[in-house]
Amino acid sequence: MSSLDFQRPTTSRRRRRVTISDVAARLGLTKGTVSRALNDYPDIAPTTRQRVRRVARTLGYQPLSHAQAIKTGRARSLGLVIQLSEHDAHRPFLAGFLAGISFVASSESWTLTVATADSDAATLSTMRRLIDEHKVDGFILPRTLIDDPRSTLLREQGVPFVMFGRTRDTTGCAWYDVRSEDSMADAVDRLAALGHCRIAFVNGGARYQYSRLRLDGFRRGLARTGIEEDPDLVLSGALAPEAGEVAGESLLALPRPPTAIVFAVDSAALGFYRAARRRGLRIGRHLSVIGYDGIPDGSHADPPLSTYAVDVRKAGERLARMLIDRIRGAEPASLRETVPARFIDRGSIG
Amino acid sequence: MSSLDFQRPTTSRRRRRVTISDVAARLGLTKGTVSRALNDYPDIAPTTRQRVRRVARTLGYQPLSHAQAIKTGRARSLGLVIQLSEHDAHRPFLAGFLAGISFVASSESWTLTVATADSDAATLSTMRRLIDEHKVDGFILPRTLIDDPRSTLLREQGVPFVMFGRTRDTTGCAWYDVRSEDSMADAVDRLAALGHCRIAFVNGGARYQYSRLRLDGFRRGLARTGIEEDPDLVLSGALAPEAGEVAGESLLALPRPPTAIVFAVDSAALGFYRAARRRGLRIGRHLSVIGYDGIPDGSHADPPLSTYAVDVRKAGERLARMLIDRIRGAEPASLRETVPARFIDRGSIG
DNA sequence: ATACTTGCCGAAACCGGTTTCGGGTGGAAG
DNA sequence: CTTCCACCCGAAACCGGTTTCGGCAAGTAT
Repeated sequence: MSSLDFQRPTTSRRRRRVTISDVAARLGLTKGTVSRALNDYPDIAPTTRQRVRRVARTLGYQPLSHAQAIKTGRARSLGLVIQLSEHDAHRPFLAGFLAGISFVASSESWTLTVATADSDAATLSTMRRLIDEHKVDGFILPRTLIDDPRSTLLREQGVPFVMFGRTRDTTGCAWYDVRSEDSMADAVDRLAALGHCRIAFVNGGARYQYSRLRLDGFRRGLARTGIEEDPDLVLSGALAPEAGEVAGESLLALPRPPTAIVFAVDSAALGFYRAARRRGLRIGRHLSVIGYDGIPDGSHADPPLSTYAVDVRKAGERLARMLIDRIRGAEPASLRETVPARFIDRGSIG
Repeated sequence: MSSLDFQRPTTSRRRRRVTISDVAARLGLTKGTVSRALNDYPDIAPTTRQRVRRVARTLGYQPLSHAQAIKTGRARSLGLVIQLSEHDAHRPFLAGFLAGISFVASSESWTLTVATADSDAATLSTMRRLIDEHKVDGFILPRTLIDDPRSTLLREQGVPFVMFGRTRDTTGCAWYDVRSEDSMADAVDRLAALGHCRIAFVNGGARYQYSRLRLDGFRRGLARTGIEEDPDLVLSGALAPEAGEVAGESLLALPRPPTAIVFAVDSAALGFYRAARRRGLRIGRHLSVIGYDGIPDGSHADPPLSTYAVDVRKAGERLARMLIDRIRGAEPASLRETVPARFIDRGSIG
């Protein structure tokens, strides 16, 4: 014979699940009625609904998500496609972020389906696959771009989604974001208060919406402290330590180098430490540095990096919550939330 | 009326999936026959099987996993429950590991379901939930313990699993592991070759199988280079930078401190850098340090940390491959694989 | 008292697959 | 020329849910 590979895996005596029919039989009702009762159909008597609920609970009945999905298309699963660039400054966030999502998903008996991709195109095709296999009911989109093809795809497919970060075209978008622009402005305030007047800014990737916002924030800070912007002191494209190091080098090589640098991304700031060390500059004394993100490594650097910490675990929790609401029919416009980051002074400014 | 929350989300004109009935109709067969043909039942004529295959392919038919799951119990999904301790030295691995798993899962049209937990008990109950909701077909178990309750649970439930790391009781276990014990022995060799004879060892967490193996490896290295073991020079329990720092302090405070230290875990080694710096010791000159894991931060330290790198992405790929095979019925004993780590000399030894 | 609603539930179809069972066909054996 | 047996496939049940439809009983309007 040609093949045997459909053989069953080692099945043990797993006790049978309690099905909707079990509940129905126990109540002397039909499964259709039980289903409608549990799903809050209006044509069920309130007292019946109560009885059904109670028996279902005592029997420990939990509908099987695939069985529901086959008819409803709902899989009770949240989708997350993470795009891994070569040097991703955001990996440290991953664990906490997943923990947040997983935590609220579990509490509602939902699950989290994750996939990875290594390019924009791969991300989109992966999402498409998850959609038409009905594997997920919606997506959490991390790291939003100014113009994000993911939201375009999902909008036209009619698939719910929530974004971690804002974007340009907000139609139909729900989001959660940290107001990093405020932090950048605050950073300038603090540095100016310490007497700095040549303050540089090293931004992150140009395609990300947050970069635009952070630059705005930096400028707002300059404006309100009365410092004029010097174009030589504003760089961008630094996400990884290497890029931060390079950016720092060029700043230090200026005829009139800055006395303080604001980095839009912690890991770029940490890369800069190397450049400073090479020149014998002592950060926190000769030079003030302030970052953003709050990655753990920052606290292990020498000196520990002052930064604005974002609570990614909470972000994950809120986003999962919002996505579930969205899937259940909530309006996107009602699901928009921003929170401030928390400043942590560890001694890299002075 | 009492409730409206079962309203449908914004559905757009999503083109209808091609179902098994479409394929059957196109061929003039019944869906039962098509199903059997695609699943390699022996009672289908070879020519028919061919025809079915071809039409299915041209029509782009892909069975819906929930629809299958309802009858077969297979969800076409791999489960991964990650346990986040307070200071988890292994977070840097997460992204690459997920990428590896996701990559091969996608290639077989499987998906990855991840959940997080913050304790052993929570891990087990999360796994139990995923099992009896039929959300996953098997598990990848990261960070194996010497005595691992997860394998016990899965064994008695008859759920397939593969382990990243070995364990004590190997019955029914499939695994992929990096032979870190060999690396530890190799580290001793290298240090001895450089003239060191007081070599310390700072191990990781006691409950992990790898700690046991790495200690064995360290001792094997000592034995074959003819160095006698000094109990004062062997510590353990250092997973995070803080613990590495503390361990390093106590080693440096010894009457006859070591001239070289082997760390079982990179992040502990990085913590030790602080202790050395505080005492004015220059690593790579006064003191040799060698780590294990190959975390990215190691290359940004000063001096960059010499270490043994493990390819976690590949680990993820292999484990996913093995788990899928296991779920399809392969014997666990046939799925066991170990690979060596790769030494990277970055200059922290001399 | 009759007709018309309304409230509530049973019956049955349905979703997209898998699996069991039984029967028709053709070739080999008797 | 039967008989038997592979070989193949159709028919139908089934998995565990959801949803539509129709009808019965009680209440309300006429």
